Amino acid sequence: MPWQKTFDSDATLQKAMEAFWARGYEATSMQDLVDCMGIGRGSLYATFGDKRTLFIQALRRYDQRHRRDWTARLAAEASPRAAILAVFDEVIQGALAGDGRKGCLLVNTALELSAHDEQVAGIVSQGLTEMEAFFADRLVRAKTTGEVPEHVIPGETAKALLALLVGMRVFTRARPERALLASVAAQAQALIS
Amino acid sequence: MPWQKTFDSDATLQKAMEAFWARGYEATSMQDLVDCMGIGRGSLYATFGDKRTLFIQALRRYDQRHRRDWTARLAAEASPRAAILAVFDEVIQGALAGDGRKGCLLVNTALELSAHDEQVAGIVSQGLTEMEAFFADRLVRAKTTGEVPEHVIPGETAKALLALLVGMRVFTRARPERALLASVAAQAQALIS
DNA sequence: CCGAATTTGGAACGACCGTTCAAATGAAAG
DNA sequence: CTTTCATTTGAACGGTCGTTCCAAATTCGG
Repeated sequence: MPWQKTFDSDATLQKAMEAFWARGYEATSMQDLVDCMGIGRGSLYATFGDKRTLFIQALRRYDQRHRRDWTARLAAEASPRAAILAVFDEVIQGALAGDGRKGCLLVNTALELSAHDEQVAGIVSQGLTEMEAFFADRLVRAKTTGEVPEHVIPGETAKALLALLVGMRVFTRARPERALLASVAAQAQALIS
Repeated sequence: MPWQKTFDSDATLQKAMEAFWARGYEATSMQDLVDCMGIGRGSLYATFGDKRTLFIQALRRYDQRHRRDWTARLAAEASPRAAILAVFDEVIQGALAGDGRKGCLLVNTALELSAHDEQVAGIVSQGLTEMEAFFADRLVRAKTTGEVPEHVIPGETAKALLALLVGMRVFTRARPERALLASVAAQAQALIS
């Protein structure tokens, strides 16, 4: 029998994801990826396929770790209303942290590739849609407990919250100012009060 | 004396702007630009400098035509409150039109280049800041005429409106659905009512 | 140990990247 | 009509792109 892979393909994909996250798809070269992933070109192609395939895997990984897992944790930890507010608080904290300028890979990708790559557009669109569904679901539950006033229409408010969140993600890259981000978060809170 | 330029450098820059707008900076090659601008490579470099310099001129042109001129027209045509609502209405109309999937070059650029190019970041940041100032200024005037309720804080609400607008610009590329965009616009209206 | 099987790192490929440059072009001054 | 010279054109440059391929390396069943 031959041997097993010597590198941890999961950790390696993580490195690729971080590179795409920081620099975008087009601006990240295969040489950049070879350097930062720490494996040879041959291993890279054998394990992950070509650049686009690798990117899609990295994007899926991001979606899992930084969207599904994240919202699942918030939903488990906090009350419906608090989970929504925590989304905005944690985005602010991340944006003002040292490595926060990267924003959100899903949003970055929405603008760079969605118009020209159907498969990528599908992943991005579904991620955004499920984020909207998270907001809507939390709002429905919060209304039953009285945490959110009756006049709030979950479907409508969820869309507005998503727009505010996406806007904050753009500001994180273009104008990472605490006052700006905090004001947006405050308006999100006002929207559900 | 030698001759004058034979091509209209203004119309040519417009073509370059459209190419960058549709495909982004990295994905648009000099060959693409030569093809769509309709001039030779030498003329291109002699007139506009290198790729980055050309992009900055295209970005400045976009900022002038699709942000300054646009908001100036709205401010002249409509009442303060109506001008704000018109911003959102016109973005929706543009997003659902045939060539609407391009979104906004300033927002696209914010994510692609702001983190890695200071000069570009400055143009983007100033454009967003002046858009926020437009909202804030309209809100101040609208409050004096009673078009907008007293409890609205112009500085805070302007930031939220900007976030909603930027969010819509992202949706235009990733999820160009009338219902989604209309809901966001409706929440913008609710924010100033 | 050995040989089979598979990964590995790096050399090599053609294509395209952004950029430069020199020769051809043609309107205007004399 | 000749001279002049900036504009124009497209060929050409070195470098880097994404990708392929192969010889060397390595581990595990025999």
